[in-house]
Amino acid sequence: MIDIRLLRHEPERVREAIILKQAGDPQLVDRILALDEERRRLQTEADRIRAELNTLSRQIGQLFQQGQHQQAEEFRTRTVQLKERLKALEARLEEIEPEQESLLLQIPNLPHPTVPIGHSPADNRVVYQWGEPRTPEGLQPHWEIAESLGIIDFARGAKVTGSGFPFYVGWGARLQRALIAFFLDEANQRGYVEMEPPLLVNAQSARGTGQLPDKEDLMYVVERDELFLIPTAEVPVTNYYRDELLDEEDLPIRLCAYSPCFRREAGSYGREVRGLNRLHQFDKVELVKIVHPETSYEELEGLRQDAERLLQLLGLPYRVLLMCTADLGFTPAKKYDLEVWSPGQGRWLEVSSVSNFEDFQARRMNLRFRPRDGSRPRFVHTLNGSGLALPRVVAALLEHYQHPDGRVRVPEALIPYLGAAWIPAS
RNA sequence: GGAGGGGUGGCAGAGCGGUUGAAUGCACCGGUCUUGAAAACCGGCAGGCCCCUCGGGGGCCUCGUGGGUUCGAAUCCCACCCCCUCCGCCA
Repeated sequence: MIDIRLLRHEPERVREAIILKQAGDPQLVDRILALDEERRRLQTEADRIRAELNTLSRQIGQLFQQGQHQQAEEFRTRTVQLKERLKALEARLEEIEPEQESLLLQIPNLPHPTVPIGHSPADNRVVYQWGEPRTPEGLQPHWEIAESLGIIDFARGAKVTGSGFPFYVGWGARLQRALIAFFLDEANQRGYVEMEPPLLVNAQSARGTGQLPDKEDLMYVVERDELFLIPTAEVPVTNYYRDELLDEEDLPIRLCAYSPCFRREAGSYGREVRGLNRLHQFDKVELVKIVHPETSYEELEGLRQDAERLLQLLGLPYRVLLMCTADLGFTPAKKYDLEVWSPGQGRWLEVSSVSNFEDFQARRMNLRFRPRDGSRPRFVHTLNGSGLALPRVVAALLEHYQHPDGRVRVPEALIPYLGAAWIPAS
């Protein structure tokens, strides 16, 4: 959620952001401003009536105590009319306030000045590339490797649950476990405190990080208990401090968590969803930062490095994209995507998304800190990044390290976790 | 699931129909003292919203949430949520 004051004082910037992000109708701004004006007018009047009522009440109390019942009765009748007027004003306010709130929730975060302006994903900027992508010639895609190794069972997953819910079997399951432990250990070493979060959250939490109302279709809902399966650990972990007032000394807070992630991913097709490319349930280690507003862009670069390091340790070629305005998404002010090279498919796969939300989530979550000098509370900045999402890493790993004899070599850093240097052909 | 107790400012904790937006302590901020620090002492210190003749003044709302009673509610009533204790169930 953006600051209504920003919208009042610089509506042009907000309109521009909506257009640049291709996130809705810029006329929203004018509707909100009109509502805001009415709301303030009504509130001023309502406040005045309440003030008068409060004064009368106090006087009535005194009159009763002094035994001047007649005078008191007279005042009492006056409160009746005032209350009627107040009621009408309140009724209108109760219409306006939620409407304004819901409109305001539809305004996207403003892009940071360093974000390139663009019209489509093609305008994302490649800012860094690491490693030598293998050419696809003679290489198998991961789903073929996984099948011949017998380590991922897509068909039985589809039978038991549905497509996009694979079983990992034998070395496949062990590989998942090894990667999770490896990612978590690395995060711990970099100063992130490990958490194990709930996998279901309530509506308030889903709203806090921005899943509600705009991305509701993305989530599985447990209607009976009004809970949502988390699409990412970002949701529970960032909401950990929701509605709290932190001390400046507490910042920065760095957290990490492994969780399965559940995504409905309605409307996907073809090669996009082949194999491990897109699943309804997948594993991910998430990195979350809660920081002082002045340091959030340094923290963003640090977060990016922490995520990149993992791919380097795994020896997987990747590139870093700076997302342009059109592909930035609703909540972030700035975002990098890390894409790993999938040699078996000859394409890049997103394995991490590293974002600075500035105070956009903090405002929704009402998460503030008290400055050292004791002055009024300020909103924190929140960031997060995957470190990393497993399936596409597994895909890249199987394809990159496949051996002509059918086995898959295990990267050095992972050997202690997997307890083997090769995934054997079955 | 059943019975009982409870949810008050950053934290702890009083208040239980009318100068209580809330005692007290801790924390925090400013100052005195000190070579410096600690201690002691003095002062300040909840948040949000709105208005104005605006580096100052004023008003409104908020004591888990929502509703009700009343001229007036943190205080009384109802519903819901959450926490604790005991019982039940259980990985």
